[in-house]
Amino acid sequence: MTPSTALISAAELRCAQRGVKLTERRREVLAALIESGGALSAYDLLDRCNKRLKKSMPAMSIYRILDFLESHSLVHKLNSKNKYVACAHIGCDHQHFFRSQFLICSDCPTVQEINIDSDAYESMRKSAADAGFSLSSTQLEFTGSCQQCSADRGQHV
Amino acid sequence: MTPSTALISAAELRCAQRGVKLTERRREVLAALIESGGALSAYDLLDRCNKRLKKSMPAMSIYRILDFLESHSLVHKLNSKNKYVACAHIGCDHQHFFRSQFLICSDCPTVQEINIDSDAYESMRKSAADAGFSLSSTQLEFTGSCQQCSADRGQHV
DNA sequence: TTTTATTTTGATATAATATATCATTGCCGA
DNA sequence: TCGGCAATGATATATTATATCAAAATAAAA
Repeated sequence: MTPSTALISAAELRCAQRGVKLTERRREVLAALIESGGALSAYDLLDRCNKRLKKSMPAMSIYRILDFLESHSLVHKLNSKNKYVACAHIGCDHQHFFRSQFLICSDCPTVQEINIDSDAYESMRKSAADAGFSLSSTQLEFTGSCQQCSADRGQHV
Repeated sequence: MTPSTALISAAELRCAQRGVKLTERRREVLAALIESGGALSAYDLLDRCNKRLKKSMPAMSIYRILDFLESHSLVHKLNSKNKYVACAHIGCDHQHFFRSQFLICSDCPTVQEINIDSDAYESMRKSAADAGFSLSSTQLEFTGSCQQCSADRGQHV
């Protein structure tokens, strides 16, 4: 039993609730991404899947499957890196209620997904509204330095 | 005198202050981007430049020049669209003091750059810090619907 | 159960975005 | 004017992503 099994079950459930299918291919891709523990490019993910499996799949499939997984909030795309991460809330039942704030380390592959402070979001929504915009996006990306890398850098100074 | 002249002068000044050169090519690229009035892909921008000019330049140059312009905050890259926009504050003297929040319309080419509310930024910085991250990025991208498109959509309902 | 749709996947081609590398040009100071 | 450095040109190629049509699998209808 791989570490991703419980999450895959949760994903399965979520799909069932939404009336869509988590097919074998989709499950494989999601599992590979979860088990990688971080953000991967589409082609990296493809390689990993094709190594784990007997029957390899074409690049097109990864993109289709990532689209599917994204549309059901099982995966998120990090636009600033053109990489994909498993949603940190697959196992949660709270309906992905909060908006995501991704903390992307510029010095290592670490990516953390936290919830946006709702007051902060509200005030950004409001400034957008003042400019005539109604927001639909739910995802913010920040780059910076993770704890480990900050510490490392501190030592070298 | 094109509409971009004043902004180009400001950019010139900024570069001089920083001890770097706004060469002719760089000026041409920046002017073309400003005059487009919106966000362009690197290759779109290349085409526009090459049409305006006698001597055309290779794709590589655009990327190099965009890197330069970005590094001096004259241009920003919209990661969620892989497009580039002229900074809205080229003409300002306030040192690009605030952090940018880009409002990107998903239905038309409109992009607006506003300042992030500093309290909102501070609270996001704080939640990042709680997770061990120190932020370095200064740019947020939101997608949504601009005033015009919201209105248009309202009518069709 | 056979047939008919519909969804998913495969296969292939190609577009769009971006970087690597080496050669050439032009500029500026010694 | 020469030597060095920064900028650009030229070319190749890597990376990311989409378009399209065919085949297979799954579900729905008859």
